[in-house]
Amino acid sequence: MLNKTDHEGLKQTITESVYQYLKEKGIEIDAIPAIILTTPKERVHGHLSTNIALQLSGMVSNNAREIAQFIVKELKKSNEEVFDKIEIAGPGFINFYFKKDLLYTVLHEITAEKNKFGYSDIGKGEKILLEYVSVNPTGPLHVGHGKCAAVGDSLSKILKAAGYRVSTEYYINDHGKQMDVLGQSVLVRYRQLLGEMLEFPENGYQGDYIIALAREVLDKYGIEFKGKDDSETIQFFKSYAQQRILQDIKEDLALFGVEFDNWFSEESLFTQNKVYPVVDRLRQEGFIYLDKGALWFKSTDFGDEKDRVVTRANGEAAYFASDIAYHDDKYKRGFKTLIDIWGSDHHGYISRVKAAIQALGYSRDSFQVLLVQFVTLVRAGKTIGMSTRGGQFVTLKDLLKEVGKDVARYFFLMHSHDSHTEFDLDIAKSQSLENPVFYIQYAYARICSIIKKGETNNIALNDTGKEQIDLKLLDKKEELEILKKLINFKKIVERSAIQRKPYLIAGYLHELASLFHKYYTEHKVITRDKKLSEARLYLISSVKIVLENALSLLGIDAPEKM
RNA sequence: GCGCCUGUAGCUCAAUAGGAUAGAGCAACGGACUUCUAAUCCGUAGGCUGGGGGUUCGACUCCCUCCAGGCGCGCCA
Repeated sequence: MLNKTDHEGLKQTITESVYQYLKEKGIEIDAIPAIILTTPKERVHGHLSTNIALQLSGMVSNNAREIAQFIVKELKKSNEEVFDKIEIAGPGFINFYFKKDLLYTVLHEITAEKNKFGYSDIGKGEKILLEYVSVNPTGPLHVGHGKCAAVGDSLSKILKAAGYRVSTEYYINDHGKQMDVLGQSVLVRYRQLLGEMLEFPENGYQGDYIIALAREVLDKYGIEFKGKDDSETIQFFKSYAQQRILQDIKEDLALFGVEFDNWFSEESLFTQNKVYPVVDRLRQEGFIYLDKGALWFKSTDFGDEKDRVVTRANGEAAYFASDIAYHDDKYKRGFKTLIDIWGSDHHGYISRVKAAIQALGYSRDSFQVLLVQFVTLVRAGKTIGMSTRGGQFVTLKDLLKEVGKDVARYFFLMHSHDSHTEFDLDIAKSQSLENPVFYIQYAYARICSIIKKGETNNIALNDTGKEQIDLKLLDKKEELEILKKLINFKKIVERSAIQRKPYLIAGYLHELASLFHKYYTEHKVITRDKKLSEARLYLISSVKIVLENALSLLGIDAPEKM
């Protein structure tokens, strides 16, 4: 029996009638396809639709409409009070039309669940480790990292809302050669500031932030390191630079509203001796061989295009080795699913990590990588260059200063993460028209304004007496559209969690805001008619809650006034 | 050369696990403020979904092939 706007009951009934059909026809198949209920684009196709009969007809080679007829007959037996109409359309779609009363119940649900409306438990408490950003602490975050941060942070919120137990983590690559290069770069800048004539190392980090760090050391420690270049001095500059840069990264992320549950140091894998045992284990299981003095992992056994070095001829562990150990460690901490968010330039790295994970005995599919495509900044119609090589890039901090957190987040989240983002600074800064963030926030502010007006006119919703509101007064076309959209929210959250697509929430927000703006123009909420005003207030209060919830899944504020 | 991603309206992007008539915003044109914020709304116009084959009841979506763009192919991290 269908209950409220939850579709699980309906799916169950459909499943049963499918079995009934197969039984009567004496057909046996391995498994019936999952029942999928979609919301049709066209209103004439009902509130909900399923293509199960079409799918089945392919499998059992019977006429789809005939199957649909059987299913509908079964469904009608038990769902009379729920549906106005169940009909078969086109080649064999089954379309459901809710009774209007049922549409209204979503308002009670929203009011009761408030900021938990849209939450579900499809994740069943499964433990997921979500790792993202993980930028090397050798320089500031730039705009592209901002996109990864926005996607990761939002995804973690969405997954939590869908009932997963999510931990977020930033992996600090503080082990390899690059840290020495960093220390050396700052040291040279420091000595140059003191007037020494020194060549800047060819592979050094050239950005202005390196000079700024050198100046900082000079301010704090004076000429203490003048002319010195011993291992102790390098060590100092290395750790100083690393700590400061990491601190800046944390600050930038905090400005962006992003916080991690855990900061995981690569170095700790070595100090806790976790790297070599994993390599040994793979070796014992025959996945490692020796060639030209180096140890190679046989990733080709698992579909990678070539084998990969884990231990170099000089005995040092390659980056890949610590990464294997790191991912092994994630599983050992009890996570069932690992999601890594990487810049798309790392895509060549996926198959070797998957290979290692498989070799270690974990399921290949339990490790998922989301590749985030590049961001292009556009100003006045022209692309802004972002080469890191010359140290010329727009930092996340600069972007936040220019357009603010909410706009930056929305722009990163409004499109699919695996399509290139074109970030138009002129649109982002514009306070009107084309800026979708303001469009959405404006809808929210308008609702707040109406509610306030209602209060001054002595029309307000109090917690008691909501049952007395005459919901049947909400019979306008625009109102029914909004109700259907509200009902959809839970499904959108689930889908965006399962498919790891935060941008679905962004799209939903825009649609809901649009429906509201339309409604606002067509109908007045606060009128002389008190009953009607109350009913409409109840509706827009629900819209307000859902806007709030959706915005919070994206990490965007909902301003009461604009 | 091999591999991954992308190609949809003039521009930026959608299209819910292969579903019904491919939709939004911007830009263009024409309308709507004595009204709860016009940062809004309504209308018009705009398409051989990069090209060509295939799979099936049905393809923007899957397969093959070609074209264009991005990225990657270290005993770097």
